[in-house]
Amino acid sequence: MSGGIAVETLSEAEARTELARLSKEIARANTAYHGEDTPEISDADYDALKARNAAIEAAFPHLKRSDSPSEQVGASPSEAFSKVTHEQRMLSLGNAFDAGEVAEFDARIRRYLGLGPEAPLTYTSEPKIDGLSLSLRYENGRLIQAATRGDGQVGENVTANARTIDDIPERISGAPALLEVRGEVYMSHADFAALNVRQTERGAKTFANPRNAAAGSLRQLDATITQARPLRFFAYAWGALSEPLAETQMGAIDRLGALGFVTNDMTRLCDGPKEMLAHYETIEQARATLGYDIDGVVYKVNDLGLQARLGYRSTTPRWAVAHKFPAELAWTRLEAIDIQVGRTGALSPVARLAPVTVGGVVVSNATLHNEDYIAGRDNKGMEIRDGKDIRVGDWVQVYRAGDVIPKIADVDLTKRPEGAAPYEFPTVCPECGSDATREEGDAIRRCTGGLICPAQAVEKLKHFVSRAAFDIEGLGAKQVEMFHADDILPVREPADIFTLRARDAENVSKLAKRDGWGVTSAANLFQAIEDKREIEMSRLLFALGIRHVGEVAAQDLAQHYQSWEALTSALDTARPAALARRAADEAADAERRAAAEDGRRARVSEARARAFAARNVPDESAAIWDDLIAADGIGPVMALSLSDAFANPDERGAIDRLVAELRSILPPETRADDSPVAGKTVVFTGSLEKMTRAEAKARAESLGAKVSGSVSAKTDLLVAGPGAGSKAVKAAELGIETIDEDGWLSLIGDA
DNA sequence: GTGCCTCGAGTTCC
DNA sequence: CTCGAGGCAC
Repeated sequence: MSGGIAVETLSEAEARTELARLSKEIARANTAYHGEDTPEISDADYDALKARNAAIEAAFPHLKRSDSPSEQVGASPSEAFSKVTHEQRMLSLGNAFDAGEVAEFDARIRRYLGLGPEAPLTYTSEPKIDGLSLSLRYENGRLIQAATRGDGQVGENVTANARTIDDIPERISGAPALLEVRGEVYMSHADFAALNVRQTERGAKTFANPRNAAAGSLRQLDATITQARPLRFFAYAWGALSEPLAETQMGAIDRLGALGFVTNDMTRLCDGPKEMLAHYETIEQARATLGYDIDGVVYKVNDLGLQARLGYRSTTPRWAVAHKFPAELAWTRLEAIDIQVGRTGALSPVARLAPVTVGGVVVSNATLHNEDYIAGRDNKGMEIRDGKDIRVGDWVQVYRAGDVIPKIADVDLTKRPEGAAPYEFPTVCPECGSDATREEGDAIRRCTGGLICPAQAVEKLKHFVSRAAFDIEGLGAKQVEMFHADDILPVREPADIFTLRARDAENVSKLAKRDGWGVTSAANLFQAIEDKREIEMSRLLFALGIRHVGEVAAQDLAQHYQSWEALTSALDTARPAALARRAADEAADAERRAAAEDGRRARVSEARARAFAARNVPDESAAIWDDLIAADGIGPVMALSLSDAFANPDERGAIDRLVAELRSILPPETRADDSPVAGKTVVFTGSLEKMTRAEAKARAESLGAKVSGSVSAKTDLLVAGPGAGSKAVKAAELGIETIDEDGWLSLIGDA
């Protein structure tokens, strides 16, 4: 439907007619896609329509219509809203599930700040709204942008839709010149019920719960639909600011209220865990009468100065926690257990359930984790579910962990059908028939088929094109499966992606002629692939899907070696040492076992040394291996996994074929060192008076410094408080710069 | 050797 | 989002 005549040969009149037709079709597809009806066309067809529209507009710019689909808020279902990078990350919260964990939260904060158990410490306590987080950016009192949370770093621009929400003011006065207000968009129970009545009357799909209704409404391409939906907004936090809002959390919330935002009237100040738990009870009891969904209570350290000192862990602030309500439970029947095979060959059991509503969502699948989990044991062999195993036909109790992932909490043995047998976990891969084995001490059984296994091959390819890896537009999971199964234009390994265009050109059955594809969509895909012949080294490394080498490890490795050649030659040289290391590990294990058997003390290090020496590793190889495992974040397990992948002829062949297709592998960007301590190795010694040790370390690391515990030749700076002993002496001997706590604070500009 | 903390991998539903 | 496991500090 999208193909039509080649754009270059269109007459002006034809182009005009075609643009009108496309505009209409796309508008109809938009309405259909976004909830008013069931989708009528596939995403690929939709993208093809948009692509053709864009191509014609490019060829005849003067014919572009005022209602051109390319001008509308959304571009396509997959890239409907433009991306917005949050100036301040939008983080999630850590969780607490009982009184003990709340007390632990308080204790952790006191420890970190160096406060005794009796020192006064105030928290705010407020209901946790079950909606969607939104960040509103105000400049000089005007709303200029609204963005969803997304992955925390990058969200979606939903400004036009946010402007239709009554609780969100267009203008505010008396605010800082720059103010990002954060809060939750939600729908009340009453509005949700009324909306579903209207949906039913119109024969449209109803929403499963208020949260989904709010999410669906906010993500409308057509802001007039959002306007018709009764969305509300509670403000409870902030992002980037040109000046502080207040000195306390409570003060800031009051300030937001004064600026015209709706804040939650159940927010209270509490003097410690006891009062926090009491307020939790109050909120839990009010839950049914609030008129909107909440899923817990949030506690935050009230003093903003202390919040700043506490700072953040990788994904959560240290100064706040969400105390979640107990998860909703539901009983249903387990109809079957299926096995999925992941990219590393992991066999993952999935429960197929008789559909049941849990927490407002119909659940029909649940994860069963692994073999032991089904049998009723955890990874340490301890009983879970009182040791009850799970059998097909059982009545099982389902909950959604973190309100998302369905899991099985319990089994009703009284309802177990007669003759139900314990589940027998397969020992061969259900996809390829290879042996599926379990390493000692490992919880997961893995298919040994490697790339012979079609499931592993496809999953590996999906990983290769995924967002954090090659991120090829128009080549998602679905397309990868299609190409992998294709006999005419097969993609069986990463290099095949890059030869796709050339092979297509030589083929009679062109991609552009296929169902769901058109000239432009095929051309767009080929272009997207061409664009990725230039790729960052860390992405390439991550994309290979080597076990234990994730996004972060790939970045660490790129940082360490700087170039692809340096990395590969290091791995090649280090191979003998890697093999010797494995032999030593195995010898150590064997010795431990043998010793346990005949009840003597194990002589592990000797066995280890003997096995290593027997390998006669060249000095150069050993040196490179040592350098590899000394790299930041890289240990022997990762190093061995890497070494294996690059030494395996099949895998290495695929890697080399891929690299040959690439134009350039970009070295990592050297981190901008805008702080005076970036890249320096710092040691703290003696007592610190204005901050605790943990705090000093976290602060230094956030400025790009590496904090070490002992002084060595690698140390750049020693921060010595009163009572500094041997470390200060050693630093003096080595001629290392030494400063005191105040010197450190003024150095980093925190005086 | 032990105990954090972070990373990797797998998963559900829309 | 959660669990298991690797890395690293103590």
